[in-house]
Amino acid sequence: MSGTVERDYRDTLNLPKTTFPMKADLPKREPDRVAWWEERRTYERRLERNARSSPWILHDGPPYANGELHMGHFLNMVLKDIFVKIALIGGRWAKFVPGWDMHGLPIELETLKHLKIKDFHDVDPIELREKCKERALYWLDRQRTVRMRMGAFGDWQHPYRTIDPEYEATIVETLGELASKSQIYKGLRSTLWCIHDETALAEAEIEYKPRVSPSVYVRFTANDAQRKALLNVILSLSKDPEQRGAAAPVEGPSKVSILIWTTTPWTLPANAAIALRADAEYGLYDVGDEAVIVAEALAEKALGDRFRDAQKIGSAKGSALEGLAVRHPFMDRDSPIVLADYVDMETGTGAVHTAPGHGADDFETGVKYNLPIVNPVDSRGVFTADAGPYAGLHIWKANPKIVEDLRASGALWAAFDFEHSYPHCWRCHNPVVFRATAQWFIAMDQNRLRVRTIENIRTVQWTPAWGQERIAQMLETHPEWCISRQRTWGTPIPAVVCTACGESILDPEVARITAAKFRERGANSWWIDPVESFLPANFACSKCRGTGFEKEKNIVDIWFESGVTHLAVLGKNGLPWPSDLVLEGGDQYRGWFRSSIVTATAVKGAAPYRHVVKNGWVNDESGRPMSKSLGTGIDAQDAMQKWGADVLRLWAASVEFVDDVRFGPNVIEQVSRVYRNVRNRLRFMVSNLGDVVPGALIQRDRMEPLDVLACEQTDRWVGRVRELLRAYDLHGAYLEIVRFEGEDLSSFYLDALKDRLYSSAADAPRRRSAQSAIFHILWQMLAVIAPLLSFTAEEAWQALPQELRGEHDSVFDLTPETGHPAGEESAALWQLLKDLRQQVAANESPRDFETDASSVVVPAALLNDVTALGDGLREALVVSNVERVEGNGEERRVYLQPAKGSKCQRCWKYLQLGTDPEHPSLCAPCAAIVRAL
RNA sequence: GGGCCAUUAGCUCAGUUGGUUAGAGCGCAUGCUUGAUAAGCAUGAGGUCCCUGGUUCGAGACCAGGAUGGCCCA
Repeated sequence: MSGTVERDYRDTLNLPKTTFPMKADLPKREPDRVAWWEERRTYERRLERNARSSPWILHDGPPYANGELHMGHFLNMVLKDIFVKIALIGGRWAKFVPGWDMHGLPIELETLKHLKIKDFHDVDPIELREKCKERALYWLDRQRTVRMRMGAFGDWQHPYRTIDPEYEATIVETLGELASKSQIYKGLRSTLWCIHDETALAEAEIEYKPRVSPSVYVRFTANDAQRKALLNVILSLSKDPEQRGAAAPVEGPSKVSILIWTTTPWTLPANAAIALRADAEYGLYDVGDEAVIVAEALAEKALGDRFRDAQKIGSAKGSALEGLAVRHPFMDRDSPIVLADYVDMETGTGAVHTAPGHGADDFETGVKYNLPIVNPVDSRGVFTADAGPYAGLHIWKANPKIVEDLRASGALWAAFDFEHSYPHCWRCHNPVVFRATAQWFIAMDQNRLRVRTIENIRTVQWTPAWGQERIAQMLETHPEWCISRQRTWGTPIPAVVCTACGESILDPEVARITAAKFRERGANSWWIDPVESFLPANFACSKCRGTGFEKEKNIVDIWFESGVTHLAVLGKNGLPWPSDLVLEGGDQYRGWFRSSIVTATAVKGAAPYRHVVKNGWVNDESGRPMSKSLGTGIDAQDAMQKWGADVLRLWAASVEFVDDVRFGPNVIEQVSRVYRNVRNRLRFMVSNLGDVVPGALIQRDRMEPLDVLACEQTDRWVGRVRELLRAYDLHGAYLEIVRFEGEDLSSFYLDALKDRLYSSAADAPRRRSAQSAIFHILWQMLAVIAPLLSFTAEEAWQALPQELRGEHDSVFDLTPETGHPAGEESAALWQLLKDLRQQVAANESPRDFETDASSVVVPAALLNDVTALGDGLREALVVSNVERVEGNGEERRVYLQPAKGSKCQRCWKYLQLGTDPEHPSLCAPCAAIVRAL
């Protein structure tokens, strides 16, 4: 070639060309796309198109309209959106109605703080409610903007809101319906109570935190008669079981006490009994000047320093002591000995101070033994006159005082500080107490509600599977559901009180009238309108026939409000009941998953959802929970501003969302790289379709064999991914997507296609075949990834020529095609080609066509298929020549010819050059193409 | 204190019913390419499968106990 002038043939090639930028610039571009989808009503139009197919409904568990959305919200909300879009793009009528939980204490507290009001009793309830509403609407609007920014589709202009008159009416109607089924009652119960917020709380509103409490061992000393009775049992039993009940022994200690242990000295004024364990052994220990009774298993721990010198002089089972009594250390009454199976032998003395007014277990015991339910603490935590010497004191201030008094009177055995986990109000974070008060409850065991709910759990599919056990446990082992709250920002419980006899009545008819009024005027009417306007004609007290009533001032627990979303939203406006899917964080087993299925079972007798999927917690990069107070929380809006929604959406798929997941800059940096890979591969496909018009597309049956093969693998892959997604295995789908576009497309098929795409004549059938295959693959791939990478998929689709997009205005107008998925043979051939290509690339230069002589082996079984590929084999191996040598036996060798020719300056293959004197540095085909230009 | 979950390469994760030398992607190192170029291709290094016992011819997988982290409950 010496002497010939090198000519640059670059501009005679069909090199990729596109407006689709390599750099994503997501934070900048995504907001415009959100607006674009809104303007074009992309979601609504696809819904309309799908209207004739069956609905698929993901029912939104309402986030609380208070505060900014964090990455935990982001994960949950994006997952919801992904599954909605999968159904939508799969042709289902996947209407998503977002909702918000807008009543409740957190908003009320925030509003009071905002208004600088210390005591909510000082403000007019209607005024406070108006301010709360403003606050809740502000947060709804803010959160809605962020949810839309995530790229999520939904009926954003018509969300359901628990403050809507219609919704409030549903709540009250449901209460009425439950009342008509005797499923609600008012009762005196020991309830978790927040003395700071002055309201009862449900279990779901409690968080456990460490707290230091005074740990005290207190003597409950027997009087003379009591002492004799105790000694009679303990000493005679220990000497001779036969002689139980014989005459009192002459000898014995002069002072006998039962030691109790408590970490809440302030509950001592309410003590009504001492509980022992029936089957535990209790010893009488002589410590010199007195004797004390404690469980033998705990004696060493409980007696402390004095255990060494103590002498056990008798013992008895707890059951033998039932019915005996000792004196209360400072109240003028006895404390009888009772039995309870919750008495444990791990801590304390085995003798449990029992105050029925201040504990759930204690309350049960109180009812069982008919003990007085003493509740000497008011709603603010101040002792009432019933507390004797402590009346007027706040319980936390009373604690040290009671300890001092016990010490002074000699009743105190020991006292020290004790750190333990203690229930706190989840909103104000103050420690809570148990108080026996009259509250409204859902009767879980009335009409077998608990059992029926558990039965309904089995009709639901749970992901992960153990979720079923989890929620069943939640229902089995938990007490009645307290649904009344003594606050202002909520939906009233439409109960009335008879002024004559004080009876509280929750009447179904009153509820119906109230619901109608709420529907028309909202729940404020409960505070405004006279009681008569809520009563049916001739309404009389069911107990005393009185006709004078007052409205009760309780509102309903927000868990009850959100527990009826399925009644307020589903079964109307074309939405079926039950929903196909609900998807929330694992904390909702005790929350919304539970409240929903309880109300659904009570009202409809069935589960409100078909499938429950739980998502994990979002922790930081070291696996610690993100927390606002520690400053490790990350705001969803900030994260999108920084990394873009699509990268974060890809993150949601890159982690196993069912488990707890990690999030942070390093994790995102890694996902970003995967994102760039995906983006570039889409870009490559788009950039090679710039000159294609629909008429130039080639049907599959007329494509090159290699292209047919690629289309078949793609269709098979689409089927695989959709199967994974049907099982909500998003992470599995992610791995499959990344694997396919890397292993099958980028490093194999697309790489092999470059020669044909670049160096053929622009309109050569072989090139059009490649482009047609790419268009098919791109279509399928976009239809698969649009639910996940919504912004990027749309961007890629819009970068295609308008004629190619045709009527499919948006990527969300696509549907993955069933196509003609590869059968086993096709898949085997494809795999063989990939293997051969890898061998060639590994042994020879990884690029170009300059292969030296070597050979690869084709199994005889596939030889015909390989033959049928024609030039496709050479293309797949990215070499200049192949020569098939029919050998013998099971395996046939395909020899790769030595690069005999020279490098063609246009197509870079090693071929015979110079057949065209005008283009001496070109091979014959290239020369012909250049001539024709 | 109880229940449940997790623990495999620096990171995110695969590892069917126990069965060769434990895999992928990203990152890292090296090479190729400069016609996907802030891209593409190839090669390589990198592991006490949380620990300790047990069952078994054989354990990352099964059993028991423990550790660490998480969620829920008391």
